[in-house]
Amino acid sequence: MYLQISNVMKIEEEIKSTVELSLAKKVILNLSFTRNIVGDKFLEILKPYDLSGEQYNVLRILRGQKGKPANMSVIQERMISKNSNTTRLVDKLVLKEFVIRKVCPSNKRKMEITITDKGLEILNTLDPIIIEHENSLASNLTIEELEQLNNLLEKYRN
Amino acid sequence: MYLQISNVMKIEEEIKSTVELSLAKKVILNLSFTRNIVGDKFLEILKPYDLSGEQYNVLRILRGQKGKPANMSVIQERMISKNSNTTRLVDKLVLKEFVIRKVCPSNKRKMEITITDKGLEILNTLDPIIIEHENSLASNLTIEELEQLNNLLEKYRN
DNA sequence: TTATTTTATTTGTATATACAAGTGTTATTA
DNA sequence: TAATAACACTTGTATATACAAATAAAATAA
Repeated sequence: MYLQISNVMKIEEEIKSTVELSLAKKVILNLSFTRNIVGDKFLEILKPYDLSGEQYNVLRILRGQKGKPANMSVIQERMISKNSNTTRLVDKLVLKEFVIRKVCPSNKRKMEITITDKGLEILNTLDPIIIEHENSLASNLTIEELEQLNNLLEKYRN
Repeated sequence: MYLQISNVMKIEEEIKSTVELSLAKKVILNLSFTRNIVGDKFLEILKPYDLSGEQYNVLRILRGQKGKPANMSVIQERMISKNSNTTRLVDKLVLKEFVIRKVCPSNKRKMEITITDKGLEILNTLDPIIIEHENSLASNLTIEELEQLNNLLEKYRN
């Protein structure tokens, strides 16, 4: 049996805080800091494929439509960051030929966005790499802890 | 005794996911989504004071120096987002007269950044509002749950 | 039917972020 | 001591984000 010395770095060390932090503050700092670590790694993965994080997410949303087109407001409400500019984000995806955009015939105000085969292809290429990234982080916790973390995050923000 | 019906919204509902998500994926989505909720509210608080989130953080770092100036690399390493452009961020704070910046006499490569009284003042004004925001979110969890959340986030990212 | 309101999306503009390249200063070494 | 490397920070440039205003179509009301 070994004496396990924890090498987990506390948030105060990470940001080299010189002042005492309240529990409430620590949660927010931990949340932001952890998200940044995860997000930076994610961006690194996407970089060679010339996709931003939200572009990738939009492609994933469109794949989830299983062939059905999605309009701009549907994409918007399913995005993780609600503030990004969906029009310009989709512009980029159109330029890269990962999606097509056409005016909805039954309601000309709406746009119909559909993922192309090229878009599906890049997602297929990325799938195993992203899953590996997700699982590698998840492997730091047990199944129970992952569930607990999800529950705590959900409860916290509500 | 009441039957408590949970009104906590799961991440799948929040992003209206149409596909089954792995536990590992859910954690990442929950993390990003929760951070965005918290961050958006935080920005809303700062908005009337014409401060961005990282500008506020830099002021907080400088206050933590207790009068001692901090150079750019010290600020950088204590920031939550390591990628922002510290020079331009400090530029803004100098313009607003919340900090002063001067060349370090003993090493002309370095800059000495010090918070001004005006900077300390705005932090004092913001303190109770920020604490209220932090505590209001924290109140969704018990002390034990907050500690658990911190531990899980720390363990997860390491 | 025309006017008004609502809905869906786009555009403009200012600021922020990402990241590579550049500048000036100090430290090292041949 | 001159050349080179390392350090600390700044600048350039492209892209992303925030948010208000504009546009165009559809729904509703007068």
